[in-house]
Amino acid sequence: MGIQFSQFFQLLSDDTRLRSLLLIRQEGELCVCELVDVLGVIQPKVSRHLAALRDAGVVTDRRQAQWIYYRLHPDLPDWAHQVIDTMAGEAAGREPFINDLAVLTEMPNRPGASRCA
Amino acid sequence: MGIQFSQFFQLLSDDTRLRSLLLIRQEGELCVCELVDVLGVIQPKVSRHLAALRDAGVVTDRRQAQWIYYRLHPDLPDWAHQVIDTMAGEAAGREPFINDLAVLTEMPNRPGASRCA
DNA sequence: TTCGAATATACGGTTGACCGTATATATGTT
DNA sequence: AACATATATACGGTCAACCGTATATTCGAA
Repeated sequence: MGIQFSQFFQLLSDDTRLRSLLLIRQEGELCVCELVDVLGVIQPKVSRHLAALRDAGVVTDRRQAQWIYYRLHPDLPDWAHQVIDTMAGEAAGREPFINDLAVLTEMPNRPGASRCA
Repeated sequence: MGIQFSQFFQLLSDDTRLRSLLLIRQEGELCVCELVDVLGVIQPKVSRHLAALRDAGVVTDRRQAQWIYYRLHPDLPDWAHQVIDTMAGEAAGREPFINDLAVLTEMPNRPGASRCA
């Protein structure tokens, strides 16, 4: 039966989740420590928000060694994907997305698999 | 500076506002009493939710006699419009939208101007 | 097997969103 | 003017979302 409109939009209504989703979409896959670094928020906060997205079926995770990588859920409904794409198109020219991406690119000690999504 | 992503999605995260927006988009313009009838919720609740949408710049209102009509704000940013359109496309085949529209069409005593948007 | 790093979760507290009731305001009607 | 209708807002209460801190879990390395 899939995710409901209201639940999906509720998830998008938080900046931490919103920025995480846009970055995950851009990169294909990101681990928690990368998001902690880029967003500048504490780890439990990132984990909690990612768990909310996972529980709703918006993202999935996979473990690779000690890291857990999150990506958009392959079965995410088309309309939800379209909404995220629309946002991404608009966010591309805007803060905080521009800076988030810059910080990610310059991040040292970045776990290696993240570019092979 | 326009509405922010998170604020816009927060507004979409409530079913009363969501159904109202889809109906307003479909009809061009609706007054409070029509939404009260269709959604089956009390009038102060509808008014409060419409006020939230108006304060955020998502809709505008105009008075006509004793009725106040709400429509999508003409300056609503493209991306926001796209999100609403995406939803409308998906909602067209779904409850509660299908039934809402049926109830509206069959509503007696409907203020006359509503079809001349 | 001990340790450190990455991640998840449990806990308690605070705030904001939403609700229904009651009332105020504005308009049209008599 | 008095009244009815449509709408908006103020008020007080409830609950869910979010937060930071502390702790549990899982894995790799020594």
